Amino acid sequence: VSAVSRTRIYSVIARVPKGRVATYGQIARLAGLPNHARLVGYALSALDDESRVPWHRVVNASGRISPRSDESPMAGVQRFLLESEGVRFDAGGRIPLRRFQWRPRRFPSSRPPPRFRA
DNA sequence: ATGCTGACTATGT
DNA sequence: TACATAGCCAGCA
Repeated sequence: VSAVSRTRIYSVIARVPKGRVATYGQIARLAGLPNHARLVGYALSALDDESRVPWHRVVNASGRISPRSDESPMAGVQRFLLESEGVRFDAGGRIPLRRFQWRPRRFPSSRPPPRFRA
């Protein structure tokens, strides 16, 4: 992935608020890279441990934590981090996107409280 | 150039 | 809801 694309991808992910999640495809679109969902995952795998990009808030379109090809423990860490922020998983290990998916606002004036469970 | 791979998705059964 | 398929496209061999 080109350096410029990675930069755009990371800057979008950095906007995802705590307690919310975004999908790979969503990040790609917002970064101006439609149809490049896979690049988002590719860029994340290249992320260095020192960065402050909230990588754990990116999940796949079915609301699940995407399985790593290498069976690394990062997937488990991701779930832990999300639950720590209040993101709930259902019995099938999926996040109800209707409730937790990030809906970016055109006008950054007001902010979305991560509310759930009326 | 060609073919394969992958932290993906939309669609059909 | 769950698989299978077929698009997708930047890297790399």
